[in-house]
Amino acid sequence: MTAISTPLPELRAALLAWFDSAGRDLPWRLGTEGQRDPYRVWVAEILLQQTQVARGLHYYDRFLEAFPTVQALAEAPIHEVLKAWEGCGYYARARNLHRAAKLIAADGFPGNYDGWLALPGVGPYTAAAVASLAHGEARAVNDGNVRRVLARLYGQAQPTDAWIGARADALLDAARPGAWNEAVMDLGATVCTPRAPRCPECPLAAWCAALASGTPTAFPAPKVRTAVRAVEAVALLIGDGHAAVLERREGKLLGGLMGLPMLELGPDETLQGTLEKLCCRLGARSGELLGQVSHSMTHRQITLHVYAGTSDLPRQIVATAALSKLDHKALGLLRTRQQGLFAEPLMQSSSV
DNA sequence: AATTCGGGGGC
DNA sequence: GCCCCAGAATT
Repeated sequence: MTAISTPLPELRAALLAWFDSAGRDLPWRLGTEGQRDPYRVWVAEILLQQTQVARGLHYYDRFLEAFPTVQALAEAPIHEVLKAWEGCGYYARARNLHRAAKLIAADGFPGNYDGWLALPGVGPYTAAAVASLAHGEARAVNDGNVRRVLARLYGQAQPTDAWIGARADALLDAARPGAWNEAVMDLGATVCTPRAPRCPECPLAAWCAALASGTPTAFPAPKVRTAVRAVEAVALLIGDGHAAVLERREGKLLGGLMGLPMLELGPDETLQGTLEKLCCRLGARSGELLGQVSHSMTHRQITLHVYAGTSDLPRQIVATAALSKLDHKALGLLRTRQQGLFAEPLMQSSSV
């Protein structure tokens, strides 16, 4: 399919006029257009990766209060950075943000797209966003909003990343690159939404091939997603809601966070066998089953069997540790028991 | 080019 | 229950 004849100057003017009157007022949009504070823009862009704005707002204020400057962030211990990020997900973002802050504290802020791209945690999207918003560089962003807006504008159901990138580059208003990027993303977030787009309010409606087709939500086609794996694991709760034995998680999954000692069931392994392996590793003894919690994490559905345990291992204060939602659910199991909410406290899961 | 990495919003 | 979210790193 082809786009409806699009005179670029008119289309750009229409979207920018809409943005100037209807654009969102967001806390990282302080300062002069094209000359925003790089620290504030950078933190926001990392925080908003795969995270909706409404959710990011809460974390943004907390994070900037805890780390007002890049120097403060660079000097903070990693566990404090992760604590500020707790519950936000994709924790590699926080680890990379901290690593990059140390580089910036030593060498200063990058001044252009290539410089930003070289930092850990900064990819093509974030580099283009910061370069355009903080340095006024003419770089088009390519995120989920841009993808949807352009797929619809041009009636392309299966746009590749390169195809979107080329269209975004061609459309970019080089006179106001920062405003243009924000305008496309605002349009995607508030008007050209995935499920129920508000086409009558859209400043680009006259040029939109998807609207003309009669089924705008058919563009772009849904992405194929990898299957969700069902996973079973056991955990030991040694202590109470105030202080408990916690381990630092290594590896990619929840890496850097603290959590209850936990072990996933291998293929053909039993609950009891896995529990014994876990106790053996810790030098701990297992007690009664406190219950199960279920937790879904996009690509896996976890059922965690939580046992009380005893050992001489040192306990840590729960409230000051950065924990995943899964661990908070496991600890919540203990609270519901103490409050006597369940006569037979075996299940806490919402769905099972 | 595919997978992996959290957690929740909105329908 | 499904699709998505101001993506990046790894394989």
